[in-house]
Amino acid sequence: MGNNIVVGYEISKIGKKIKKIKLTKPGLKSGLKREEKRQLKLDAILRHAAAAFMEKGYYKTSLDDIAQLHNVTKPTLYYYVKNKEDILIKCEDVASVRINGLLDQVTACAENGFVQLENFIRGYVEIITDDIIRCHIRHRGQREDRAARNASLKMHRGIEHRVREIIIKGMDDGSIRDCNSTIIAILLFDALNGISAWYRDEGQLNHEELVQQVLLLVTEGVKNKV
Amino acid sequence: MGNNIVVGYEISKIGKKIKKIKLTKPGLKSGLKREEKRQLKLDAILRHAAAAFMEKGYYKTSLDDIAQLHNVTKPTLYYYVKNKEDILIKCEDVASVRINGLLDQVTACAENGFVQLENFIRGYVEIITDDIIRCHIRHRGQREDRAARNASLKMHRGIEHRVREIIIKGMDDGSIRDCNSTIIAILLFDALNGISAWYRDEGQLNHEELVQQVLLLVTEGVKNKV
DNA sequence: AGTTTAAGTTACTCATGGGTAACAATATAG
DNA sequence: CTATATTGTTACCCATGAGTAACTTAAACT
Repeated sequence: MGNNIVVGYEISKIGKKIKKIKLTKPGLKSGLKREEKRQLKLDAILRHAAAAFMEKGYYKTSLDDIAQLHNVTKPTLYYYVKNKEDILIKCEDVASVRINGLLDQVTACAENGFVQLENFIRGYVEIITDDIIRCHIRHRGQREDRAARNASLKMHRGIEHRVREIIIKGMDDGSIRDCNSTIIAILLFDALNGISAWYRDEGQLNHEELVQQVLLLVTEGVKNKV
Repeated sequence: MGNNIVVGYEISKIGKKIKKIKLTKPGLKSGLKREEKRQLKLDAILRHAAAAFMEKGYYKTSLDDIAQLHNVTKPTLYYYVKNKEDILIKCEDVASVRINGLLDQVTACAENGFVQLENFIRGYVEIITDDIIRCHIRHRGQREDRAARNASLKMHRGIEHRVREIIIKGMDDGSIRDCNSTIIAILLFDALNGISAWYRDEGQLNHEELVQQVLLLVTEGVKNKV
């Protein structure tokens, strides 16, 4: 530990030209603060943008709108973000980390498949309260750029795949009935993602009741077993 | 039957000014053909537009794109449609009629609530194969115009309400277990509407299997009852 | 201190695309 | 066969909004 001097490269602001910059010792508080502040601001911008996108939609929200929410002018945004679409991409990154984190946590527990699935659902409903995640869910698939679109698709597939694995595990250990894991995983995500479009934490609907209803639906269905 | 002469009014082309037009006896083939042709063309335009919206999204699809799909020029569209948003509204009208029609059919049968719900699901999955309906599902809520947005919301609420009624009926007659009908109805719609985003009739996934999996999920859930 | 980098501003460009005006062709009715 | 609606076209206008260039202010390291 101590005073390790890291010298590296950083991709500069607007992309295009890549500028070589000697990074000074990040051990010093002031140095860290700089990067920290930048991260905080980026995060705030994402939050504002995500909120605006959720309220008015991506295309009806201008960069000026977002800038104003953040009390800066449009060009400033370009210091933190490559372009408008990049906002969605960055939101997706955040979402990817959080959802995969949840999956890590869930699959790490030595429970049977069904319980893991329950735990995932519980955690997911928690997560999709966050504006950035909601924004990602709503706008995934709108990527203009081919590469970005493919990356998005891939990451989405990955998550879906992990949930499918949980379901398969459940069928193996006997905790989940025989079913088409692909379809069930998709249906589950459709329902859960749908929640993110209408559920408000501040609303009158209690969070715990929502989770209960979802879990009951998934476990038992709605048919009355006399 | 016979030669009943209907004289009425028609809302003219571009809205704005409402022009009174005496309709000539529609018994004559030529008279009918005119209106018929117009309707057919409007329908074709909606179809083309809906398909394009589904593929590229509403905002990335220009009116020129739609016009081209129909082998006409942009201004011609304005003869059939008030403006871009009006396309969505007209799609919604089509969707409303079809979905409510399905509900009429389903609720007319003297079955218990659960069976009615099953029948609705079966019919709904059928319906959401249609591009116009898919377009409506995906773009409902994007209305720019306040009045249009409210109308859209109202119609959507209406449909959701009818499904809730079915669920309540099922709880009354004992065919559906006790649950929060509001939440369950919404979750059901989220899952079903989600299907419209990815399911292709031409795809490898068999329609009947999809319906089976959905119905099983709704009836039994996924937990294995040993 | 004084120089460098970060952070932000004002003032533009420029493509896109919705919508319209005015004109042209085609069909229908009388 | 001519007058009148009905369809359609070409050629525009113009608002909007993404993205950039060039310049200014604030912060930080030596």
